[in-house]
Amino acid sequence: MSPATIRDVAKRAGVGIGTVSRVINNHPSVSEATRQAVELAIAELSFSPNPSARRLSLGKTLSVAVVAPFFTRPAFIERLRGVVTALAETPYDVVAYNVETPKQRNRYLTELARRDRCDGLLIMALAPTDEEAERLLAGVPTVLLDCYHPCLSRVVIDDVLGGAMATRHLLALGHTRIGYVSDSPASPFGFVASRYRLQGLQQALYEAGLTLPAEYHAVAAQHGVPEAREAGRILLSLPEPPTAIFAASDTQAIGVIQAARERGLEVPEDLSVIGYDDIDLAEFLHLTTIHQPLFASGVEAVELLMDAIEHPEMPPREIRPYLRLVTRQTTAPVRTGRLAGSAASPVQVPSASA
Amino acid sequence: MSPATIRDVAKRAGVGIGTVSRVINNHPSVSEATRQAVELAIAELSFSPNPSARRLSLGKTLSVAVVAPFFTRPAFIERLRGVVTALAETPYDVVAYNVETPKQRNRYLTELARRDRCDGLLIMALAPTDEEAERLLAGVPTVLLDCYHPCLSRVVIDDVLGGAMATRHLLALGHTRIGYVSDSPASPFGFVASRYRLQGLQQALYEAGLTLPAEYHAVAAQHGVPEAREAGRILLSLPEPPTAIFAASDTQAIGVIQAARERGLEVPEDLSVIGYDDIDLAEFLHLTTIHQPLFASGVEAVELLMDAIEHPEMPPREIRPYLRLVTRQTTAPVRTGRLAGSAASPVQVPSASA
DNA sequence: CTGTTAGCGCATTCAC
DNA sequence: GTGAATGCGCTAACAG
Repeated sequence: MSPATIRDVAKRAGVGIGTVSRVINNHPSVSEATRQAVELAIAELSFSPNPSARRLSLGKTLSVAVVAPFFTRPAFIERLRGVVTALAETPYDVVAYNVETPKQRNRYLTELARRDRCDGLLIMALAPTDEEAERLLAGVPTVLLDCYHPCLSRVVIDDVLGGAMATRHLLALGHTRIGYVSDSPASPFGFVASRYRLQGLQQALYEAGLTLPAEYHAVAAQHGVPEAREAGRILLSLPEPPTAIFAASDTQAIGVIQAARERGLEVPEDLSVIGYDDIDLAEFLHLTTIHQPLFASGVEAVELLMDAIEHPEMPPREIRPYLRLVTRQTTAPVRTGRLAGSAASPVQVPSASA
Repeated sequence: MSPATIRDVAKRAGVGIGTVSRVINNHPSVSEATRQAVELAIAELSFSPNPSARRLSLGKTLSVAVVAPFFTRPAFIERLRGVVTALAETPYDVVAYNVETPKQRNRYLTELARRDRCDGLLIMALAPTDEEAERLLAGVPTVLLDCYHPCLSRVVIDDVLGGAMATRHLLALGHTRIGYVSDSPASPFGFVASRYRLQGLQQALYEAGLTLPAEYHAVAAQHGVPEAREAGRILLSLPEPPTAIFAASDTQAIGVIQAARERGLEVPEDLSVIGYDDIDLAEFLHLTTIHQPLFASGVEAVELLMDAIEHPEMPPREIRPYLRLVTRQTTAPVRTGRLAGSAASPVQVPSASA
């Protein structure tokens, strides 16, 4: 037995379908008496307007598309949580498009750029090309989260600043031999965060009269603990290894710490390590890191999007969430003649089993 | 400029709209010549059928709703990944409904039980009541993932068995004083896994001629590391504390390990700890646990759902993913006069900072 | 093979 | 205030 239609309700309430439509949409010009009659009929038939019909009639999809490589990094999940939570407060359905391959990325970024597919588009961690941005701009209100294009509204942190903040912390601790571990600056999806963080590192180094030797930048084959461990090994087996390592993400910092332990190095006594993101695990592992408001940035992206939907002609806006250095127990003053001053307890990270 | 419609294409190609519809839907009875003409027009206008109109006309929503408390536990995310990946292979959109409050739970479970809302419904970790199940059964093809109702198709592990497996492992190591840490058996969402796991524990104990003393079951106020740590403290401060603790989830096992370290107890030398789920973190922490195929179970749930959509009259089916004991380094033979035999290296979990 | 027509269920004009 | 008519864009059934 299929659901009741607006016509069934009209017949039962003894009114026209126009009237039923009016009470559904809280239109003011309906007498109290008929409104009650209609509402009774609605309740009796447990009627609920057919969303597909509404969408077609309204010319709106009542949904926003969220496209992202959701499951590649813990930080994405936390941002997504903010997005979904904020969207639940709106009348829009959340349609999720997970991208795991470049092909999917390209497909979604072009196919979803139409008003008849969604009322708004939220793109996470996938910077559009100029061509894509143009199509998006002409097609559907769009907000970028954790990525950047000058023509589109976005919520994106200042990764150059973050990289500099991490580096300055290490410099302040007296470190001058600072290494950098990151994934490839040329990822298939166009992730650029690690490149900007590197820029920040170099900038801070420059301000201190230092430079980053080429061999101090180890590129992991891919984002993940084991790959970062390998990169860490390379850095630590240098003739003159760094005394501190900045990892482009917390996940990679963990790999670096494992590499240190393999060589019998204590963190932070023998090696300082700083990460980036402040994922849940970071607190648990007492990892010094750059905190960014993940959940909140998802919420803000939704606010930007609602704005863009309501005022389609507004110029793009940018929100830059604040970054914060979180000093925990994986960084310490560089070891000189005597032992490091602060008595941070040794950090315990399980060594790799493989 | 709004997107082209089927009528625009028809005019441009010099055919009727019926013909255009036929080529769109790969209907066989179209001559090659006209097909090509139509396809040309489609390309020139970059036409794409309006999904809302299609849905209304077809009487299908072309989407499946996924309702779950997505972000409460790491294991859910991994299952979700399987669900989304499998759904990407189908013609259905994925509409996500996150539940964070009982009110949301109730609302979604009733509102989504209609054919005009979705073509299929996937419910994760939220066992429906009998009343809800009935409505679901009458309303829309539904599959349960990680929860149970006899009237609905489901993918659900045998938690009683899993609890027994964990317990038998500890028994085999010679432990007889076995504690249990879990969250409340009466969660607001109706999570029942920890209750079944407890049943399995009791059953295995019974088979060994033992019983679980009431004080050996510590209930955490809520699911999370700190709460489980508190529960662990209670167990370990007993006059005769357990020599092994079974935690209802890996997350909780971590809390227990922290509690042990606080008291200066070595894991596994002084205390064996076993978890449940085998989340990513478990391998990293060398946690002995009960593995369940999280990703695969999401995929299987989707297969069940596609089946249910295609064959609405089929009786409910059940898939029980296999469980597997993963022995790592947090369990060891019970300490007797001499030291434990196996030379597992001590497990290193950071102690709580707070 | 192909053009035309009749809905799909609702919102939104219009007249009344 | 309210009922009836028109159209949203498409699919499917029907004639030709």
